[in-house]
Amino acid sequence: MKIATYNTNGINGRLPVLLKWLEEAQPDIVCLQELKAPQDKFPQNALLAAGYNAVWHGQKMWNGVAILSKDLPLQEVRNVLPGDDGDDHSRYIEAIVGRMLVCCLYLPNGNPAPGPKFDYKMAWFKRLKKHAKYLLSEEVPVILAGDYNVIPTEKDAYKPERWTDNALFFPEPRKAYKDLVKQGWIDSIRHIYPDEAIYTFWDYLRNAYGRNAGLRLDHLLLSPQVAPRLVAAGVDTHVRGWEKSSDHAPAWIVLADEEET
DNA sequence: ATGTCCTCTCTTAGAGGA
Repeated sequence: MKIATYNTNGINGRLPVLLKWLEEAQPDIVCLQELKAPQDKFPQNALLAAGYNAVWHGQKMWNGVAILSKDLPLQEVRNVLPGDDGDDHSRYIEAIVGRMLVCCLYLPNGNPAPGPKFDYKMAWFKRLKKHAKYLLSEEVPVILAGDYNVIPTEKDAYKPERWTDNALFFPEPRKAYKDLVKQGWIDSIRHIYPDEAIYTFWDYLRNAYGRNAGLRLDHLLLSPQVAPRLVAAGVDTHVRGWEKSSDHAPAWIVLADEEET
């Protein structure tokens, strides 16, 4: 089973790219972020025609998250990260897909930092850690995938020294990410590739993709109940080179079937 | 500072966000 996460940077503007990639990659489950579309402008019919059911939480202009499933039944559990009734950003959706709980998240960017946006980022991270801990306590197969807007380590940026004044690389979110993983999650891509420079994002500016001046921002974390099934991981880097591409590329994992473990 | 690209609107240019 292949599970992917992809920040679309506008699902309607990227629809041809998204459909082309779905056709090529054939993922079974997909977490999408930055839909940049209100709830009623989600391209449900185009995705159904491509063979995908979906649950989504849209928002006018910003944010927006969705979970797609090709064959497995999809049941939405919640579309808000618990812990702040006043938070009206569409940044989280969670669904039971087959026998797995799939959580799709779009963590706040946090720039400029320091400032109120950075404070919001860290408050959101705190809520995420609390909810993630609860999910682990359920002792079920959980995948926590999305755009974390965090460069976890120096290895995850082409020139880390250039990111020290950026909220993606501030010590606080890096520590929060580390603490989150330490709860008991497996960072799939780092687990498969402990030392390689692997990127999921390349800025539109300054020919970043052409220079492979990238960042690893999109992560797929696995609970202990599913981690042993991890057999492969990767990034569909070439998709970033397509015309009208998002500034992110799809990141994915492959899980062995349950009976094979 | 700049570069680019998305989506929105008191729209065809500028603002805000990433």
